[in-house]
Amino acid sequence: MDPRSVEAICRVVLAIPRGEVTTYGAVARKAGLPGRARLVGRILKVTPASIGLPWHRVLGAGGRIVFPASSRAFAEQRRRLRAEGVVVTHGRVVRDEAPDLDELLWKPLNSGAPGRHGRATGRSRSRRSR
DNA sequence: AGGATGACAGTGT
DNA sequence: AACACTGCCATCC
Repeated sequence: MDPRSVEAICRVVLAIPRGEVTTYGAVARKAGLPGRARLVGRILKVTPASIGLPWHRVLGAGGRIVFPASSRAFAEQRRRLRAEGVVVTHGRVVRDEAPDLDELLWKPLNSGAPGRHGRATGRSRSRRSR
């Protein structure tokens, strides 16, 4: 396996801030290896824990924990994430911010009254904690 | 050598 | 939302 890829991927994973998460695909892209999500998973698997990679901050597409819900790894990842304040529900990480397009486009303009314009998605307050 | 298997993802139905 | 299919490619039989 190309050690350059390994290094690139490890660096990206190391750079994930505490309390934040990303996905295999995103890591691959940032490492300059688009389409190599599988490789990311492989690296995380074979890399010794002693290296101290924050592997738990890497999720499957859609913020899903990829391990079987009954597995040890699943429980461990969920535990670590919650320990960092990440909200996990039904094996997924709750998307904290849904920065939709119009919000991104408008925010800089009306800096006086940010957000707050009838965007009631309703989903925000329902915190089913399982 | 060739098929199966993954810590995955994107698209189509 | 759930499945099927395809792309990806390093490893392991």
